[in-house]
Amino acid sequence: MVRAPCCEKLGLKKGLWTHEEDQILISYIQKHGHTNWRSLPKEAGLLRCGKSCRLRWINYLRPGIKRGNFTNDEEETIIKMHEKLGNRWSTIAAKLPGRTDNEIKNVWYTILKKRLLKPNQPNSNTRRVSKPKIKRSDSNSSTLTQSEQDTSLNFHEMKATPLCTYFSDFSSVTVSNEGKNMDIESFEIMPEIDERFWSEEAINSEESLQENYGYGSNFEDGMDFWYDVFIRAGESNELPNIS
DNA sequence: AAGACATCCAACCGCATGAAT
DNA sequence: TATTCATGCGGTTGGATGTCT
Repeated sequence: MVRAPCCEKLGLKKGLWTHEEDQILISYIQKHGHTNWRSLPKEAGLLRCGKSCRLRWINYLRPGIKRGNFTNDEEETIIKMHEKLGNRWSTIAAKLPGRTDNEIKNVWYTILKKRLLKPNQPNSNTRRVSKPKIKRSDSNSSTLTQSEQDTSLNFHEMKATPLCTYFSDFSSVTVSNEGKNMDIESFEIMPEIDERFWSEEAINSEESLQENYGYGSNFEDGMDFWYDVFIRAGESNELPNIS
């Protein structure tokens, strides 16, 4: 028996996902769900294999994904669970809402394992700070000026991540300017994102999004809106005036 | 300033497993 | 029961970016 390849090799794209591809995948799944990953890319018009689409959705695009550094608690949980379970990343990920097995695996190999080998190694909260990566393939990122990039590291980290992630990140992100941080949660204009945001009803109802969250009539509008908010907040270090 | 090296992480690959036929 | 298919998981890699010299 010859197993069928998981995807057609010819003509399919590999490598990093572009913002446009993310948009296509997100909007397709919002409309049709993901009952069949194999047929999804064809139906959505993506030159990717189903496996690649699934991975992108699971690890970066699906609602509720957390980005950014792991907290001490999260790191401790990973260490403890790894002691018990070994490399069962998906099981460990299940204990850390919003974190993916892939991310946990990366964190383990890049930080925690080293720290366990060298107990005096600082934890992730004090590890060296580097500028977040801005994907060259992300056309939106490339339009940022240097001053915009310097204005808010955390914002640009979000900028380098997909649309859906922006929204889930907003609940925890800080905007920094000249060493001062403003926790976005302190913005009164920032509606708290809860499970209603990601419910089928909400996703299928633009009115619901507008009514409950003020995100405009669609996700694009919403992203543009919050993009402006962050840029203005970063520049002025004050609460933005939302009209 | 530039090249070499190190680090990080997104994405790929192959295999295992369970469901469907 | 055998075969095929779809999905999930863990290991690995490629390349972008940061740091060092």
